[in-house]
Amino acid sequence: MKTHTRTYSRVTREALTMMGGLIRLARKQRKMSEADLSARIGIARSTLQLIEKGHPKVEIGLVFEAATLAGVPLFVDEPSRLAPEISRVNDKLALLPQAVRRPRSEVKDDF
Amino acid sequence: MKTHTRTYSRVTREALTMMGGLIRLARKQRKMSEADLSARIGIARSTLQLIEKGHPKVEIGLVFEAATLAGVPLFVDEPSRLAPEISRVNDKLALLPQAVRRPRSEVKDDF
DNA sequence: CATTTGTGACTGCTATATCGGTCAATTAAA
DNA sequence: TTTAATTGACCGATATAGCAGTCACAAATG
Repeated sequence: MKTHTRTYSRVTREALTMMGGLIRLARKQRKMSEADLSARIGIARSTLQLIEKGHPKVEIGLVFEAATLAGVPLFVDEPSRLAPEISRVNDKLALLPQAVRRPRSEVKDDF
Repeated sequence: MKTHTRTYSRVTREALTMMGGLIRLARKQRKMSEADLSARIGIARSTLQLIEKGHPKVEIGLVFEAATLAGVPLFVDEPSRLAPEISRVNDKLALLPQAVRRPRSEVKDDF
């Protein structure tokens, strides 16, 4: 074994807690049990529990599905607004050089 | 093998594409190469590539780390604003009954 | 009250995500 | 143009996430 212990930044941990809490809140507001929602998503109840706890090692796809089916909006209020936003990002990306060079010798990462 | 083919809703797929695109955009704007960012996160470059493509089967913790280190804000503009938001969610959760009963026989999920 | 349902916390098995590496093609800089 | 770096696309090995199941306890109903 490699004892692959990974660390996550505070922002990440808090964002995960937030995400899980929002899903749990939305689920309860819609009066769904853990079994209900997990079945609807097509995952085990134990996995949903990890999601609501904000566990970092869960497929992001499952978390987003949980959020979606629980009614937590992702990025935008209306689901239909997502496609245009993606286009905007792609447009911006197209303006940048395909390959990036010479990262600034010092990059600030202050958390 | 179980041929465990999972499907994801359109909203989830688009949200993942969005997330990945934002990370890629932010990375380039900061003139970081894939190698730079992945090293900073502590993951393989191949994994970062999956993240930027919006692949669903990636640890959400890694995606959030990538977003954080690339400079993509999660949920809020300032990182410091996250803790209070979490408290708000917890407060709301405390007001609800611990266990939920009788899910409405029909729950709408229209995507 | 009794009964039914939801939740929390485990556990072993198995499919698989991640790693670390390679190679070719592109692209930016000198 | 030449050169060095970035990117895209692979692949085998292995640590592990998710599943399915169980059990005890909590807590809503009637």
